[in-house]
Amino acid sequence: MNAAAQPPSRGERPHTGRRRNEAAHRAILDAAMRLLAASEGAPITIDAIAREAGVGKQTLYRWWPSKGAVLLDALHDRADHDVPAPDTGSLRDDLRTLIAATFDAARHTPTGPALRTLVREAARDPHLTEMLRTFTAARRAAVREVAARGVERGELPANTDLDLMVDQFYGLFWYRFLLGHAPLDHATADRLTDSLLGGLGGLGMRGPKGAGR
Amino acid sequence: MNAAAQPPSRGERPHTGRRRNEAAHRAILDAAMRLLAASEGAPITIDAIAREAGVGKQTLYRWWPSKGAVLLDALHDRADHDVPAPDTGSLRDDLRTLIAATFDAARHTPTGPALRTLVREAARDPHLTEMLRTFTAARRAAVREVAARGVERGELPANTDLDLMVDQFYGLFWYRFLLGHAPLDHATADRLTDSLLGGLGGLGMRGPKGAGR
DNA sequence: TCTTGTCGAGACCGGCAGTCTCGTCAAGGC
DNA sequence: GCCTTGACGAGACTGCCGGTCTCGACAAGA
Repeated sequence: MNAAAQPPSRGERPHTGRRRNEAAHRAILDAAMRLLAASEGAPITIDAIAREAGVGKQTLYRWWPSKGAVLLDALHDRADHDVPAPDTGSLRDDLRTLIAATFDAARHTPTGPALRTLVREAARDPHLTEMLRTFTAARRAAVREVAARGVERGELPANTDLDLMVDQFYGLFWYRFLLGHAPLDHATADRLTDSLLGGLGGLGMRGPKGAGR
Repeated sequence: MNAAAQPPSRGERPHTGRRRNEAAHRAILDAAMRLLAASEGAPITIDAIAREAGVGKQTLYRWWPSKGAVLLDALHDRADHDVPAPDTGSLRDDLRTLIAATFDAARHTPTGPALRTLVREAARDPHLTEMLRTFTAARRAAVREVAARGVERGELPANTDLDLMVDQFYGLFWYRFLLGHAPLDHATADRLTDSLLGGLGGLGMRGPKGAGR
């Protein structure tokens, strides 16, 4: 993001003049994250971020090209990078862990509401749309990797449609996450895992082991 | 939508004065739909609708409360109300038909791009958000109805999580529809049906009967 | 012909993203 | 210790857009 860290960056002349105020930088990111997480649906204004950070608007535009860039940077900054890809040797365990962790992060961390707000902002900001697209692509790739290991181990047949599997997970997640009409709890994570792996026969047709969920 | 069709609507006094211009009404809806379907991602302005329809802005606001209402009305107007709920007696057939019809409508009718634009608009319009919420709820209920009939006929166990099943379908649909990173073709519809019903064992583990898809 | 209410046109307001300017202040060079 | 450089906070300003208000013209009934 901060491509302008060395403004002209031309040649060898050492930097002169007042240095960048790191405190202001942090204050902006923190303020943006605070507003992202707190604003329940309401849009976020540049002036609000600047005011919340105790900073002039120009300082903000000196280091970021647009509002969307600030918001995305704030999210990435605090983005715990939760939900790493587990590798226990069991696809079922890996997948269940991954799904449950994703659900938990959405429900119990400030990243959840922030991401919801960011998606709304992205609807009007082509720049942000593109960044969100690569973000989701990276997440899909990570899950696909886990599933591909399952195929290598023979836990899934070689002709499995991994892309469909991944999209069924993230599709359900985003659908419920954004609409909020149905829960994203552990019971759902378990049932979804079973459905995707299909080992016990899909959404119904489960033995007593999975029936109590 | 047109709650103001009889402006004051108070008492018995018959309508006097110039009557509503139906041609203008149609021109507005048509213009809105045209713009909705054509604007690839770009937002739609009220002035653009009025200009496209050859109409004053005030005429527009006389009959609709907001921009979102016009857009939604335009979509509902042309909304073929495609994708009715089939009832052939076979859950697998019904579901596959439903899913394929939904995919087709998104790909091959002007409703597709229009809906995409509408979702983007809804991100900034609470009114429209709410309307879209009830819209999706109705669609979910229709699919759930089809699945419930399958349970009654014993094609699915009684403890099946119908809500999860429905959301897996619409989740995948919206996810791919809005991101556009993967196809929504008939092959996908078939595989998704098999996965949801799980009769052949989920995404992989299918016998030769379903393997050719 | 008079009243009523719609019509197209366009001025206007308020909010917001992004730019520009200004006086101030810190870091380094001399 | 002074001077240049560039970041800083503050806020005026522009342009765009959703929505409102006003105006003269016009149509339908009384």
